[in-house]
Amino acid sequence: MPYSPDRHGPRRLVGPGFHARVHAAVHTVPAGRVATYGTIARLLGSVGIARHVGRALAALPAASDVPWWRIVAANGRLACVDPASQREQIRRLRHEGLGVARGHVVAFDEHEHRVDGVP
DNA sequence: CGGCTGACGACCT
DNA sequence: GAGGTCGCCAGCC
Repeated sequence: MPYSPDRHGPRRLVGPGFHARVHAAVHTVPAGRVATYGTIARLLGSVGIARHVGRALAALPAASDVPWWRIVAANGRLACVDPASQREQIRRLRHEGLGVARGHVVAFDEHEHRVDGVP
């Protein structure tokens, strides 16, 4: 389903086209699971844009309903650079039943949200 | 309009 | 395991 500002959040969030696609893709990650930047990037066409996924999430307003905390690096590490955001991410992940230890999601491979149909 | 910037990923010492 | 390098490409000066 394409991104819908009415369903997914304030219009303010949907400025740049690419960011909107990132936000929409992040919305497809179910609660209690985590996806990697590379997975989101592949959903949008190329793993090469993984860095842009991070930038799009970094530019996300705090009031956003985008579940940015479910996005981690390819090895399960929490890639947040902002300490406050990372603490928030850990808190939210634990709230969804996920374990976080030493900056990594516990049993990451068992909780990773993989996407079918992507080589 | 050209160059720089990365909440990354894969690969190599 | 811990570092470093290179590629990726939409935004933003």
